[in-house]
Amino acid sequence: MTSPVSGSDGAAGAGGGSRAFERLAEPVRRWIWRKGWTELRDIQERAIAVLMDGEADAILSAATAGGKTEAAFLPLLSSVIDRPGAGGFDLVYVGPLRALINDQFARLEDLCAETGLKVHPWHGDIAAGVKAKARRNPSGVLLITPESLEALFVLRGREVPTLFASTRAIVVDELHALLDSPRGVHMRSLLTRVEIAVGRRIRRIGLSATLGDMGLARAYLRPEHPESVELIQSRAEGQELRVQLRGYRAGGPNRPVVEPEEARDRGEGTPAPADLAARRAIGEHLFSKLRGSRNLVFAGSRQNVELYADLLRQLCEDRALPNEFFPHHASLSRDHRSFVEERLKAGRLPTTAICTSTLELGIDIGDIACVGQIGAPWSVASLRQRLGRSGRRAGQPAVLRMYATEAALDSGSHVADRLRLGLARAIAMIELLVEGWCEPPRAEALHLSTLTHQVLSVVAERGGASARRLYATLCDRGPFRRVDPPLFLRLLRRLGDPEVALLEQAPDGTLLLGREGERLVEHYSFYAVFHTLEEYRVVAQGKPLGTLPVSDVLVAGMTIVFSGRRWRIVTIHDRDKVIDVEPDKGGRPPPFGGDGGLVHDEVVRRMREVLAGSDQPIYLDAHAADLLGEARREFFRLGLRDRSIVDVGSGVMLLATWSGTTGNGALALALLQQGFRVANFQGLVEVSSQGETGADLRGALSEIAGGQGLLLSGEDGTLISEKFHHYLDNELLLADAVSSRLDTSELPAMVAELLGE
DNA sequence: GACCTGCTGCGGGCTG
Repeated sequence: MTSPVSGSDGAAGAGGGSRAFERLAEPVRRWIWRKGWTELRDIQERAIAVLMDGEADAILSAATAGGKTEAAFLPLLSSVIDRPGAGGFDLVYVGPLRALINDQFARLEDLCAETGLKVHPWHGDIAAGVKAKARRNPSGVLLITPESLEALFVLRGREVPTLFASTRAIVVDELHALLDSPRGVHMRSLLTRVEIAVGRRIRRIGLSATLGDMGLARAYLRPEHPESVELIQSRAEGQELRVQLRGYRAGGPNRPVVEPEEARDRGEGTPAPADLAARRAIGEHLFSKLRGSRNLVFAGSRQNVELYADLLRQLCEDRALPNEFFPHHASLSRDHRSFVEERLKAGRLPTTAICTSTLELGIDIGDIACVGQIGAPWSVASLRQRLGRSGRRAGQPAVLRMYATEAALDSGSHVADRLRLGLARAIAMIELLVEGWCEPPRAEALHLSTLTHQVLSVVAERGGASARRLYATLCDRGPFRRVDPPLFLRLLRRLGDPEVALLEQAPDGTLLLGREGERLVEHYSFYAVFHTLEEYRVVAQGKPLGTLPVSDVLVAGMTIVFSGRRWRIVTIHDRDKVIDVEPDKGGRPPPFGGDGGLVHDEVVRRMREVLAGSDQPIYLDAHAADLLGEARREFFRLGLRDRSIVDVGSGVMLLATWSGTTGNGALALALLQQGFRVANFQGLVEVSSQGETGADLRGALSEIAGGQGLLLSGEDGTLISEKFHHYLDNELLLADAVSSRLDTSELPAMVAELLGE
């Protein structure tokens, strides 16, 4: 048979194409031929060269649907066909989504039909009988989620060495989405535990989108030898990017008539008419530009998804057109979500999904004409991932339409509104995106919640384990490398405390599951390491206001925005999950309050540059340009070009740190400890003295600059944000928070700079 | 001013 990739038309591209193809096993080549592929992609060519030789770990990095899966499996399957294994799964694929596993199953089954190898999908939706069959007769390719692999360790720990006895590679999909998250650390711990169970190293292949710092990704894949991880990045040409950023003034020049029905329905928690006007204008623009093609619009929250989907559907109906705009988020039924996904994938009908991050990752949904983004997202990495869904066909530009809404101003407007921080962030992110920057993976945290989970899991797997063995498995060889022996011992003592009862110790020192530990491990909810958000009830003077998910550090004294109003937290009752608040005086509720995602230092630093600068970005429409002009005049008026501490009147001071969320949050907490009232914005901390005796702000800042800033006791707030945190004591919780969510290390230097020292 | 992800074993009732 003639190789389809070595034809005389030169389709094989630059050098070696046919050589790579010829190296693949015969059934694999036949499959490629049958598929009618005219060439292998660049990343596939190079992956074949690397993966057919040697045993090196590798990261294959390319945009979504860049052919990464085939790049990994064509050579890996070839090597299994050439040298069959002696029993057990030959190859393992770990994927973070069930939908992804179903998708890969269909593709690999087709490929493996030619080869005689079996493919076993394994996740929560797969029938128990199918899994039992795979367990009794393991071979070929296993496709599994991290949670199902965890369940395998807990329930069938003794079968693990047999099941993976001849596994020659583990492929980890969507590596960029896991990294230093609890789930990523969990997955890495499982990889090590498989290796320990079979008593040898197993090759690791990571599939990833392009990251800001691929070096860190290598360290995540193989912490003990990052330098040995081969990096295979797609050389595909950077595609053309077309961007427009449109500005909207809530209640400004675009103000339409408020519809009577919407006005009637307006109550607590729904937007004010001014926001409604801007939303309607954005909706009409989306309608005019997106109708008739395939698009994704990221709306930022489930509520916004519903609002915009409803608006766009209405616009279709008004014009007697069939609807082509559909909402997509996690609270919608699976049926509805698959309907939208299938319709996008099939591509026969024009379709726009208005979505949350549900459609950021996952299965291939085909060629997208345009990506809409309402408001700036939290990270440039996420923006890049979303944009990766657009314009993938050769020669097609990627199109990004961003929409920023800013408040209408009056004499009482808050300085955060006047500085147009949302617009500034959108501009900062677009510029960083164009420059090719994106957030590096965050420095490794302690992950004490996930470590607690893995301690219980290893004890369950082996029916008991010594402290030494646990440390060797999880911290020496596993991913919890920042945990030193004294800290690990402190954690074990806490877990073994009779009141906690996760562990108990046999007379010979072996650690066994305690009463509570058994209860946890026996329930299926144990297998997932990530937290499903708990809601705290918010109560104002005995009257319930609603519920609030607590996902970040909340502390008594902080100002939050809730139910459209501004409150100060009086006390937090962790056990009863109640937050007592009282109304907070002064100003209007700021648009940026409370908690949210982590915005990186570099993004906030760039926001300052945008506000301090004078260039007019060409991708702004007239309204956005106007808004930017206003923001720059305000920046200048406040003297923020030269000053970092500004008196804005009424005893309120503005500290311009221009630091990201973790640094800004640490300063806010430190000042709170010194008796100030604090509100936290992007790059800014607003401070006022409370009580009659006005505390000395500069004096307090000098103390913080001297390193005496944080005396966190944990008594006055909640540091509980992850699934197993509530078993830990304050000391452990603080260590964990400081390692991940509160950047205290930079605090003295940051404050010294504020003071101009 | 977020968003997202995952899950076993067993018994009872029903169908073919």
